[in-house]
Amino acid sequence: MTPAKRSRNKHARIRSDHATELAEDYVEAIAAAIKARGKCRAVNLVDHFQVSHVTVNRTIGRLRRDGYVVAEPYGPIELTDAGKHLARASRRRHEVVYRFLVAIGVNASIAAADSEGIEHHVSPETLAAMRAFLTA
Amino acid sequence: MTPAKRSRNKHARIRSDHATELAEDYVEAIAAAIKARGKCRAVNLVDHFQVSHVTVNRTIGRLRRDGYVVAEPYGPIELTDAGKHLARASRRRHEVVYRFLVAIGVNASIAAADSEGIEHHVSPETLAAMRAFLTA
DNA sequence: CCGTTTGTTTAGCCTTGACTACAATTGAAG
DNA sequence: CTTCAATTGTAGTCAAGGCTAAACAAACGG
Repeated sequence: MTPAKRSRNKHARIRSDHATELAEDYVEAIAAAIKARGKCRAVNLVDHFQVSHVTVNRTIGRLRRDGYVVAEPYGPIELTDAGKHLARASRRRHEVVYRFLVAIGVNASIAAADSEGIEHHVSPETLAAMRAFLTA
Repeated sequence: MTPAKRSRNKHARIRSDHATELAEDYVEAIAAAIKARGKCRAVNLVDHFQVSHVTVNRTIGRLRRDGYVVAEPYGPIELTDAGKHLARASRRRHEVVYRFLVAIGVNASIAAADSEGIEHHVSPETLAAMRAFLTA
């Protein structure tokens, strides 16, 4: 089958992938900041994502609304159990994609950049194929 | 922040990838419809992307504004030279990603779905690595 | 040639994710 | 203990990409 031939829900899946990918990137970055510095402040995310502090603030608000983070006003940002779970899953998938790209000969810094975008669109089946390739 | 500085940051690159990926998907689909039926009507894109006809109409308006398509009111949708060029580049990249996923053992229908999301985040370097893998 | 069906456009609304400008809070230095 | 710089929060704006409802155009079947 050619890529041009599409199933019914394919594009709908991509749209829903987009809706969750920012959340995944954020919880992953929050978990990394907590691991590195003991806690995560909004300013760390401003540096990481290179967006304004207002954008970070509003995004954190959505994550709080959706049950991924807990944060008191002017306080540090913490992850709920759901947030920790999502962060862990996202980080693992991210690492597989990164190591896979390196394994097929992509330069490390390019692999780091591409894996950021690719990881959110990799199905469990494709991730399994990448894992199999790495362990072969 | 300057656009030049932005483009050096990987998250900024992902955001700009998102801005162009709908355009790429649309011109690719328009080119496919023209090849298959001789012309492309809005209703073909409604079927293809599974969105409302209004969304298609507004997206086509953006593509027209950005110089990718030409369309008379109530007439068929045609591609400009820029649109044809983008469609061709997008289709080629899409095919490489699709065939690459199949080559590493991903089921054809899953590869078709995943390649839709992945293709927009694959840098020229990573695409070259996929091509090299396919010809090896 | 008239009406119905099919296809397209317009009007208006929503959420996300971005921004600037300004207000408020915190914490650290003096 | 007060002031000041850094940080965080609030108000208001914008474009993209979704939606429904309803008007408008074109193409047929009778």
